Amino acid sequence: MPELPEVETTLRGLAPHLTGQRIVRAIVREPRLRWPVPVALLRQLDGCAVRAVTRRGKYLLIDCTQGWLIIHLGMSGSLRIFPATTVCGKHDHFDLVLQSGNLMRLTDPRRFGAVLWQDGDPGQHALLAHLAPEPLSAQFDTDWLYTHTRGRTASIKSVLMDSRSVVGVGNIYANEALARAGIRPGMRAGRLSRARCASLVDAVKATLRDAIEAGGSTLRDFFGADGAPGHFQQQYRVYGRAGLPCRACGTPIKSARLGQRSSFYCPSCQH
DNA sequence: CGCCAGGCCTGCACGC
DNA sequence: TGCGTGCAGGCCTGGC
Repeated sequence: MPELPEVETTLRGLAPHLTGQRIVRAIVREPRLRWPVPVALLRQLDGCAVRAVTRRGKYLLIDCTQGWLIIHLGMSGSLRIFPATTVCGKHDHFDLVLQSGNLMRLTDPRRFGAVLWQDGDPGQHALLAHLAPEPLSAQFDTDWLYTHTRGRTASIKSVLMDSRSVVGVGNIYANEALARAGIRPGMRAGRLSRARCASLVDAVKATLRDAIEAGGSTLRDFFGADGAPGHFQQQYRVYGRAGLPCRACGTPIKSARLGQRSSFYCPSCQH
């Protein structure tokens, strides 16, 4: 589910409820997520104040004064705010009970998500230390992508989805950004001209901005922190549209497997 | 029943 | 020898 726009939507929904709040208690019901939840370490959350909520790639970072809570939503995770009395369901693995009378709840059927703890700078965590620039930052620009792709024989789509190239771009938004830039997913990254790198950088930024604006994509189980679904899926150019007409030229959208992932493109608009 | 799904880490075989 | 690369497997549940 969650790529950068969904994580950003979650962040924006959570921040007003968390910032400045005191944590009454952290409850771990199921520690078996992508990595074991460090239950003992999380006890120090009790009584902590949340100073800020930020994001790095698809990781949500909660500054809890004593340290940082790092949360990843995996494929099927979502974080929502509920009244503290809300009954919990089968896949509700983690709660932060807040002094406001609310709680922040992690629900994740597939359990590919993660709840981690980091003393000090979360950027030093092994999972975050080698991440590429943020796609919406000035560091992700034509120079970066052009330099980064020289000599690469891998497909541009797999490069876009590699967090050492740029963070936050998963299968949906890689397909969508390539469609927007008129580039085929299977194009060898090293063969992209500087001009095409420039348009791809623009396309990645524009796609992510539009998706954030739409509250992300809700295919099945993504909901923002307030429970509202996203609606960016209504604007998809290619993702999940195999056989349907290209919105620009009417040619049927093609699908192909690339690096174990479904890829979609317009054979007429993308080269 | 088998296959598919928005993530991402690890490890392997291959070719240059 | 070493690297980049693609691929398989693993972690899971649920929907079609």
